[in-house]
Amino acid sequence: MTEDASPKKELAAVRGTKDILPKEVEGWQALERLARETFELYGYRELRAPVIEATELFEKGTGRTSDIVTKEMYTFTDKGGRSLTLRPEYTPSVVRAIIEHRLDLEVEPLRYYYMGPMFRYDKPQKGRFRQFHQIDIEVFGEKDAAADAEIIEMADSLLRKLGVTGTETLVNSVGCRECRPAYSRALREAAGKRKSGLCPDCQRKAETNPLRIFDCKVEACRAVARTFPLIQDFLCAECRDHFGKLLVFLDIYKIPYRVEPRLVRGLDYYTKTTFEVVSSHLGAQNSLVGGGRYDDMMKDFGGPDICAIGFAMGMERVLSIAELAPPKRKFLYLAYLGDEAKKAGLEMARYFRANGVECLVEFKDRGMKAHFGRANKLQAAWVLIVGGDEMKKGRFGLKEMATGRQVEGAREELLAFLREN
RNA sequence: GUGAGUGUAGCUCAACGGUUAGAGCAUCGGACUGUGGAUCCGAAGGUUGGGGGUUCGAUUCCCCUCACUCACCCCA
Repeated sequence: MTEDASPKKELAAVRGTKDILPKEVEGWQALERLARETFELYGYRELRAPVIEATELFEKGTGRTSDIVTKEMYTFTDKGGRSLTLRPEYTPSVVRAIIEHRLDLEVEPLRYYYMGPMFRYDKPQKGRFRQFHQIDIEVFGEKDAAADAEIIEMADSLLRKLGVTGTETLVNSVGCRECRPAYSRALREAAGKRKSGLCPDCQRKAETNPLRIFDCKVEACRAVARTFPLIQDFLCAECRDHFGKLLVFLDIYKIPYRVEPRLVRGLDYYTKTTFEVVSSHLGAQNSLVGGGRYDDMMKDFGGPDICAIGFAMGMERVLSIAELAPPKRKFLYLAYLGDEAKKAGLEMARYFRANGVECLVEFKDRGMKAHFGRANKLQAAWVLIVGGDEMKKGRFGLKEMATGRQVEGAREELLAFLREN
C-alpha cells in the first residue's frame, strides 16, 4: 500500500457504497412502508438481527464452498480475537436467532421479515454494490408447498404495488439430499463426455459446477447443454410431488411462471423449491428476488428439525425500476418582518406544528419580497405573514402559493383553513 | 479476481499540444425594504481525479494509480 503524501486527501464514500440523499430517501421510505404493510397482511413480524455475526455462522450456513464465503465476505478480527463478519445475507442470522431464543417453542407462527444492509466484497457494477440492501422474509415449519406458493405470491403482490413491470417468475426444484446427488453425478458425467465441444469457460464449469453450463451464451455450449439430463427426471417421489403441488397453487394465484430447470442459485443450502423474479428492465444483474426452501439448515445448526423457506429482494434493484408516485408534501413557510414579529412567528409555528402542520422557519431576516422568493423556490404550499400590522390586529395573513389566494385571520381560523386545503 | 470504456465548476458539456481552461443550467447578491414565479446586471465556484514522464510548453501525448461505468464470474 503506497500512501500518497499529498496534504489533501479526497474523502469519499468507500468503493461500492453509496449515500442515500434526502430526495432518494422518499422512495426508500415508500418501499419500506409498502413492504411492511404487505408482509404484516400475511402474518409476518419483523425480526432485527445484528449486522455482525461470528464468521462461523456463514461458513456453516451459507456454505464453505460458496462464492460468498470463499471470496466475498468482509471478515475481521475484533479486539477480543474473535473472527467476525459483516453479514453477506440474512438467512443464517434468523436461523441462529430462532435456535438461540427457542422461538420454535412460541405460539406465534414463525414468519419473519427484515430489511437492512448486507455486505459483499464484489466488484461493483450496475445493480451490484458492496453495501446493498435486502428485504428478507423467512417462514419456518411449513412444509406444505402452499407456503412456497404463498411467498411467491407475496413477492409478486409487493412488486405490483411498487409499479414494477416486465418481470418474469422462474421456478424450479433442486431436489433434496436423497435425490440430488444422483442428478449431480449424471450431469457431471454428461458434461465430461461432451467436454471437447464446450468453450474454455464451460470446460472449467464441467468440473466445478456443471449446472452453470446451462447459462452459457455460446451457441455450441447451448447445443451441448440441451442434451444434458434434467433435474425433473431425477427427483424423488416426495420432491416431485412437492413441485407439482407448487405449480398447482401458483395457478390458483394466477401467477404466471416459467419452469426453469437450470435455475440452481448460488447458495448451497437450497432444497426442493428455488425461485427467482427477474426483470428485463435491469442490466446483467437482472434478479430482483431470489429464494427457495432450505429444509436442512436448522437441523444442521444443531437446532430442531424444522423446515424453512424464504426469499430476499434487492432494494436498490427494485427501486431502480419501481414506479412510485412522488409524495405530496405540503408545508408552511414563515415570513416574519422584524424582531417582535419573529417572536410571535415562532409561537405561531409551534402552534401549527402541534396541530400537525409542517412549518419551515429560516432564521434569516429578509424583506417581504425575499421571503416570497425563497418560499417559492422551496415550493412552500403556504406563506404565513407576520409583520407589525398583523401583530397589532392579532390577525395574520396566509397565502396559498399555488393559487395566490390570501386569507386573513386569527391562528385558529388559519388552522381551520389549512385543514380544509 | 479478469476485460473494456470514461474522468474538466454542484449538474450537463466545450476548449488543434500554445495567452489568464469556457458556456448553459443551478447557487448567491443587486435592480426590488409589505407579497413569489419573469427579465436584466453582477459575483462566487477548478490544483482539468492523483502521481510521474515526454515537451520550450500538457486538459490534450505516454506510463502508473485511484474512482466511476459496463461486461465476465457470481448474485439481490
